[in-house]
Amino acid sequence: MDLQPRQISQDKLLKIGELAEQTGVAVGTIRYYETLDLIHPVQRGESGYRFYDKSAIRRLQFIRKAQSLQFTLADIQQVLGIRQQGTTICPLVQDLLDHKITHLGEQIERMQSLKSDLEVYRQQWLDRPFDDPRSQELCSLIEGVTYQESTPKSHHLEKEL
Amino acid sequence: MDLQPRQISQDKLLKIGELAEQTGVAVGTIRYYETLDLIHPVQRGESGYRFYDKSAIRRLQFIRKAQSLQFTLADIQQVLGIRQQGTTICPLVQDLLDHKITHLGEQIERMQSLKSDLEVYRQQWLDRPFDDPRSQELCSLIEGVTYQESTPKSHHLEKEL
DNA sequence: CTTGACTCTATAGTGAGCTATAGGGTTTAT
DNA sequence: ATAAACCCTATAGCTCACTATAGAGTCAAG
Repeated sequence: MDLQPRQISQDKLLKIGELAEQTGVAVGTIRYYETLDLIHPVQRGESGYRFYDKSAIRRLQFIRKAQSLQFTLADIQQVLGIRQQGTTICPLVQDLLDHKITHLGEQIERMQSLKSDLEVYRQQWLDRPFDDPRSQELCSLIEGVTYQESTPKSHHLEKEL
Repeated sequence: MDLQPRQISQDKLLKIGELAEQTGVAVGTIRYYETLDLIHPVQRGESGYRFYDKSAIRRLQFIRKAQSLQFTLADIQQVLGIRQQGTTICPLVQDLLDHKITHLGEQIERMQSLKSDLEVYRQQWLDRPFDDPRSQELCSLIEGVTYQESTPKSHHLEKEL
C-alpha cells in the first residue's frame, strides 16, 4: 500500500543475506550476535525483515578480527557495550584495554617461546635418521620446555584475555 | 594381606589426587585426558586405583602449556600419539610441526598488530577529556583497523593451529 | 499469480573441554 | 572398627560459539 517500505533509507540498506554475503558471516551467526547485542539492524521492515547500513559491515569485521585473536564474544560485548553508554565509563574502558594489552603482550611472548621450542624440535628431528632409537628422547625437548605461568591456578590465564 | 600393594615402585608413585595437586589439573580432568589417551597411569592397584610416576607431571605440564597456546587436545593427541608409534611417521610429525610453526608465526604477527591498534586506541582515549563528544568517533579506530586474513573463509584459521 | 529464493521466530543439536553427580568400593587415622 | 577422605565407573550437564531444523510469512521475476 505504501510506496516505499524503507522510509528512512538515505543510502541503500542491506538485508541480512546481503550483509552475510559481504562479510562472510553466516546469516544465522548474525542473528545469534544480535541476541548478544553485538549488532543490531538500523531498522525493521513492516514484514519484520532486518535492514543494516554499512557500519554493520565494519562492526562484523571488527568482531571477526577480535575473535581471531582469541577475544571472546563476552570481551567484545564489553568493549562495544561500554562504548554505547557514552564516555562516562572511560576508566573502565581504560582498565579493560590495559588488561588486554598486557595479556596480549604476555601471550605473544609465550607464543614466541613455544615457536622457538618447536623450531628446535623440528631441527633435531630433521637431523636424525628415521630409525634412530634416540628419537624417543626428543620428546623431552617438548615435554621439558620450561613453563611458568603468572598464577598457580593454570586455568586462570585462558579466561583473562 | 600383602605387605606392599605397590610392587613395582622404584620411586614413590602418585595417586591421582596427588598428581592433581602437584599439577593443578583437576582429578576429573586427568581421567578425562585418559579417555583421550593423553596420559595413562603406569599401573593400577588391585583396587583399581591409578598410580603415576613423575613423568606424568611433565606430561600434564606439557599438555597445559600447549593448550594455553591454543593447541587443541586433538593436536596434542597427534603429537604424543605419533611419538608413541616410534619414528616411522617422521614426515607426518615434520608436517605437523611446520604447519604449527607457520601458523604460530602468523598469529604472533596478528596479535602484535592488534596490540598496537589497542595501544593507539588507549592513547587517544587518555588524551581526550571524559565528556568529549568525539569519543564516539574513537570506535572507528578499533572498527576501522585493517583486517586481512589468509583465507576468505574466516573461520578456517582458528581450526588450523 | 504462482514459484522459488529469501526472511522470520523458536528451538534443538554440535563439538570441545570440562565439571558434577550418583552410587559404590578402599585406605587411613583414631 | 568406624568415620573421613580418598578412589572407582558411568553418565549427565555445562559453556562457548555456532549450525541446523521446523514451520511459517514475504518478496521479486516471469
